Amino acid sequence: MSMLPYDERLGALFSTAAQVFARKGYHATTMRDLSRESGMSLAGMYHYVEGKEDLLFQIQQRCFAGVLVGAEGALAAHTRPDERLRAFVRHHLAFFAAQPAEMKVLSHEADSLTGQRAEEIRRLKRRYADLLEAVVREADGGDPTVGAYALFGMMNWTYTWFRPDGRLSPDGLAEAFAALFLHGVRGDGGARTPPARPR
Amino acid sequence: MSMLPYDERLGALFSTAAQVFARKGYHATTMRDLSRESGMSLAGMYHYVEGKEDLLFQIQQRCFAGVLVGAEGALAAHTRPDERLRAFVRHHLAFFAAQPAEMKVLSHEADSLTGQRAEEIRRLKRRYADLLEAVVREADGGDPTVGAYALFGMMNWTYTWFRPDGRLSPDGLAEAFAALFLHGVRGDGGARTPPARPR
DNA sequence: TGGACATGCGAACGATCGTTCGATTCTAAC
DNA sequence: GTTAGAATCGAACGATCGTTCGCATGTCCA
Repeated sequence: MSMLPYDERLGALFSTAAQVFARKGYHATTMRDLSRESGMSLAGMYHYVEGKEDLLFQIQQRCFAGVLVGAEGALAAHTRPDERLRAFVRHHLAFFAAQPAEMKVLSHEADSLTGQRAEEIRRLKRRYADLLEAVVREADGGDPTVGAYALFGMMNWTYTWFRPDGRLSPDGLAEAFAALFLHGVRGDGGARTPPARPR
Repeated sequence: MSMLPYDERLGALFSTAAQVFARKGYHATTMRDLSRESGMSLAGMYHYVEGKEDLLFQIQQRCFAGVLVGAEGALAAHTRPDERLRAFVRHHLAFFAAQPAEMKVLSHEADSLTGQRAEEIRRLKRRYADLLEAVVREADGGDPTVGAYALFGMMNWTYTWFRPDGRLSPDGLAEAFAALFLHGVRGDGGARTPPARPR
């Protein structure tokens, strides 16, 4: 008995659901939407997940777990504080580019879960925020909480305007953000952008 | 039983709706929720607004119009580029503190409108974004679009973590964001750490 | 062969949604 | 006093929601 079909179908359902949640929003998405776009029947989806909220939960849990271990791995490769900060930002935006739907759902539907499921996601979020806060603290700036959330704001807001296939790459945006954070707009970090014309 | 004038009842309905939309999200809010929390009857609300989406539209339109003219006024009081940028950030966060529900709805429910109503709000948003982008361009940093959206990200993300009555005031946060943007975390303009990718 | 069990789906269930209907009350001008 | 119109609301409408039911399949071991 091969479990592959089951896992593949489940993964495909997660993927489809993430896309639709990202496009229409969780509450505006119906199980019939997911049925139509996944190719599964309405009742058939309930063999794979407990229900609509369970679907959102599992998408968020998987994505958060992935971005968390990825960030820890990215940090482990560097020791210098500013390099560790750059690595975190680079990884976060790379993850956004690789799994845009899941990351948008993570950012935008943070308050759509209830009860115990919301609690568990909140724990993962706390761990991830603490991770960046520690990195910011090493970088020795002002208030690490303010700094960390300023960075999260820059990065998580990108889903409203940034397109990875445009003029600027995710890595380029990451360098711009990290440079902005470390040295400000007029700092030396803006290597990717042409210097401003003096007047 | 004193009856309030039409405009006051309408304003109260907008205010209540903004609070509930901010707390539960637009699609998760029912007209019966608004009826209960506003004290008006379910049918009675339809004498003041065309429907649920019209309610969201008018909340967003009023709020955007207010923050736009407020920002233009705040900018007019300054001439130095960095002071104009500080003024914009200070005003935006002050507006967030004064009308948290409306501003959260503006930030979080940007894609919940459809058709012509979505179009009009999108026009206002574009004007507001262009305003900050011009200010960033004056401040003479890197890519003005990236810089403006980095600032919008920092500022609009605050509704997920910042509480105006906490240890740090909105004005204090504004100064921190503006300083971060202009000079980086260490406030040194980037003199200490080498660039990410020297060439 | 037979039966236990996972997998699948059309159809329907009860609940709840945004909105409207029908009727009543209030206000103000004549 | 009459009446037109604004304001109000209980009740109900049709639609749609998340979920479940009943019943077919397919699969694998006894």
